[in-house]
Amino acid sequence: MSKGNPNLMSGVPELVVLRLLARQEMYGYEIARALKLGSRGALDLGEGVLYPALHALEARGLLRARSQPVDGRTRIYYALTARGRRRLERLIENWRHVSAGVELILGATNRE
Amino acid sequence: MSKGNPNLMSGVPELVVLRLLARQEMYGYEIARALKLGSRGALDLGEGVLYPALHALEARGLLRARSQPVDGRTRIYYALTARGRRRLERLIENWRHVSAGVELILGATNRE
DNA sequence: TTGTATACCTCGCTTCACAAGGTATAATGC
DNA sequence: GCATTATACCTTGTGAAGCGAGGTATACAA
Repeated sequence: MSKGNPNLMSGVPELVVLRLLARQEMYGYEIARALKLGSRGALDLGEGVLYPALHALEARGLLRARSQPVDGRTRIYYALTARGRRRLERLIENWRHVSAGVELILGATNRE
Repeated sequence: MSKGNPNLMSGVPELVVLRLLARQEMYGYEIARALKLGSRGALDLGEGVLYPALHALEARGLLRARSQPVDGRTRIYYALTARGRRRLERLIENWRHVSAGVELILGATNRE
């Protein structure tokens, strides 16, 4: 009920998508490729994750969409809004916090 | 459908719980505290996450449970099985892989 | 006797992430 | 001319997480 409590680690797709779009405007298909390449294959968002995520992000006012036909196909370019930029900062903070926590537990006082 | 395809980043609770239990046998309540302290507050699993997770892990044969009354209260101690140990290794690998991927995207070629 | 710490538990909700499938065009290969 | 691959978008259905809220019970302190 609008408690907005994010899922500890969830939201990685959102985080990385926003991060890419903070660099430059991109369209969906391009984002998918950039994500896979840029993460050396570690992050491979299927379209069933990516497109719904983009729509949700736009509906929440974190992205602005701009439709543009190219070579007969339609591309939808997305760009960060100011709110999106703030959201990204918070997500990055949260990522650092949690992943540092995980590293602490993983590294904890033993060796095998 | 038993595709067993894990959720990219999900399974952090499972990862850290198994990691703690790789060090030593612990009971639920203790795990919750150790997790919070050991991660400097970053990881704070509610009991609604922790206990069901422990039961699931036990049902999957990754943990062995041992019930022991202490001071009139009942503690249930959990320990890693061999399968649990193997599972932990895989989860750690996966964590390293994905979190490195996220870092690549976060760090990517720009500055603002 | 009221509260706090210990110690376990379950139910129900929501949000995710995902696979699978669908539409359509352009370019490439045979 | 025909099939396949790449580009580019989309939705539906499912399952599993993770989480809050709430519930039981004992011990100890105020």
